[in-house]
Amino acid sequence: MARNPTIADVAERAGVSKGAVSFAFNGRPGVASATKERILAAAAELGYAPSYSARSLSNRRADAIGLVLARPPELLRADPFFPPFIAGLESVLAPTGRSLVLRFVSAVDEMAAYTELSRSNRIDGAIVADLRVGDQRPALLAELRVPFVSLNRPDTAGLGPAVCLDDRPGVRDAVNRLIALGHTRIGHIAGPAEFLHANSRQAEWAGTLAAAGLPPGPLVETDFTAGSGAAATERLLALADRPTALLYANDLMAIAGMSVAQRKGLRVPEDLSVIGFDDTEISGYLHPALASVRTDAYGWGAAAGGRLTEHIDNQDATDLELPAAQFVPRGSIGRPGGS
Amino acid sequence: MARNPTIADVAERAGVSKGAVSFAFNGRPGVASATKERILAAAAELGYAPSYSARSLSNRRADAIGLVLARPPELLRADPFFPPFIAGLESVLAPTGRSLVLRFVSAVDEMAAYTELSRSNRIDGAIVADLRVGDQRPALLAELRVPFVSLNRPDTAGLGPAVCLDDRPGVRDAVNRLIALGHTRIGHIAGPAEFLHANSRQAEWAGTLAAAGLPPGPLVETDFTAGSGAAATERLLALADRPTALLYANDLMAIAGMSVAQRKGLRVPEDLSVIGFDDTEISGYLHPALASVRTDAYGWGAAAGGRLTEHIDNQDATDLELPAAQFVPRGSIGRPGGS
DNA sequence: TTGAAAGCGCTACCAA
DNA sequence: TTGGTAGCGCTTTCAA
Repeated sequence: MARNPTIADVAERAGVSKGAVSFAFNGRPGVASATKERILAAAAELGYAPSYSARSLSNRRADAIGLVLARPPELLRADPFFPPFIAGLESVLAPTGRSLVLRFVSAVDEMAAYTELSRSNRIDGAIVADLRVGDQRPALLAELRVPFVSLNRPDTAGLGPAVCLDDRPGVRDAVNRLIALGHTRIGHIAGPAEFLHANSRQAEWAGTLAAAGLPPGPLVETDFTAGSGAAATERLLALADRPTALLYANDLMAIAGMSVAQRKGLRVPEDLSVIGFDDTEISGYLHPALASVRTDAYGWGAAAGGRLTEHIDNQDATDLELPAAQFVPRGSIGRPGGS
Repeated sequence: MARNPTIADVAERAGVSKGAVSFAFNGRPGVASATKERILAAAAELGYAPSYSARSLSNRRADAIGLVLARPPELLRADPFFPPFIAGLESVLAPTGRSLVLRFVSAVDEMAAYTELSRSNRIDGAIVADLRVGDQRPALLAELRVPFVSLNRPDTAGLGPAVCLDDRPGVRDAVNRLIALGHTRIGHIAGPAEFLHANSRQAEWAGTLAAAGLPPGPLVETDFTAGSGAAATERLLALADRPTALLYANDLMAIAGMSVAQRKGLRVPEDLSVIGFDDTEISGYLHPALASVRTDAYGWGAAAGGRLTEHIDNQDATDLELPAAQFVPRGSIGRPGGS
């Protein structure tokens, strides 16, 4: 494999020193503009780009950030959050020459993965997503001295800036809309209680019911998969006093639940109103269209990437608050009984 | 930031030379096993891991592979292929210490992104996905001397190994099943003609109809989005002699199409049979459940990652053929007229 | 404004 | 089997 040209080749061709080439490429003062042009021209002719590893060895900067995901593959298959989140991240990283180091691991290997990435100097910052109750990752990263941002605030000490997108207003509006339509038995198909985001949605559902003076509806905890959403729906629809509306912790389960109801001969929304969460691409195209709660995953990714690079560069570690999640009403909700 | 321990720290603590530590960490012969243990113990105590950039500068290996995706964010939001594909890739890369460098770009910047990754020595191999008609990427990567694998074979010269998953048997079985059920007007909602995979599905649909002596059904080309699938469906259902069955190039459009039909008062499958492609997680949980064609994206990712690392390490550049895509029959298909 | 040279932490070669 | 050492390609300091 013919070696790529090095800084020395460019320097020779332009008739300057290696230092000058380096300065030219990093936009630093001390190079006459004519010289700089000559250098850049020589580099272009040679097809030169600075070697990433040499630069980061010298720099002590990896120009990369880490994201470790502990999701089982079957959830990944249908996950509407991470692809646009990662695309948003990349949209701010790539222009600055940074890249994202992704790791998919099982939950038990999560801490080890962050540790390994840090010790091998592979990343100079990290993103903590899917916060759990009592999450140890913020403390670990602080100990490793890896700057990080978390998606929303951990329930443990805030050791790094949080980039927050409040999902509660969307959930509250959703539940209130159901209440306004006349529903009094509003169930919730929740995500795993270990996750803060699943907890937050559940708490907001319960709180909104309580604020309206309604009894808490039935609740089932799931693992976020379509199958568990379908099973949970079966269970709630078999109750003697079955709910007339169901709020799901994601669209995947909501879609599965809607089908379960339809298969039982129930009409949506006349016999059962359904609301999801995520506002997946497909939701608006279902029959009936699925009401949902929308979070801007792409924007969240871009914001997290931006705040993280600022944190790395300037130590700016203040939290960032994004526009809250929004309820998107659609045909899957209506008055109980369809009146 | 307190610097991570270096190889010199470990050597000093273990009372050996840096060379010995390096050998111990790379599992190379020439280190007595007692010495090796002492070295590894010292490293563990110090929390040492080899510096990635120093190693790859010395090695001339990036220990990373590149994947450049030219997908618009709105397609990424609902894409059922790349998340599991990437997870499959990582599953074989991570254990060998390699990582994946992802880039999301617009189609015009695709070549530039590969060039930049190669010139900066950031990757030692690449993956070419979403092959297009007359794709220039294989030639570019060959010129850059970057080993690569393509997903399926390009229509241009085969300059690198292809990891192939034939989608035709799945499509053929799907169409033949419709024919066996008595359908004679079978339409196709195709993906963009620039993509080889979209072409392949379309050609197989047409070929299977022809082989059965049936006239080609109506065809609409889309951009793979739910919206375009819905619009295409509207168009075909408005035809005087409307098709009784529709084969879609992905599940996203198939789901949207199914809803369009239902909204028009058509019953699925009695009035319209529907088949998708991808076998998304949600498809089996719809009402009716969506028949589809399944490709193992996770397995494809793992195979592509495996073949690419072999190609990088051993120059093994032979093609790899994976199990073909499989038709998954479900409730969305039936006899025309519902008899 | 420019050039020379000393690292960055590792690998790999050569002697011992 | 071990230790010493010369790079890898870049950044950055210091002299000129």
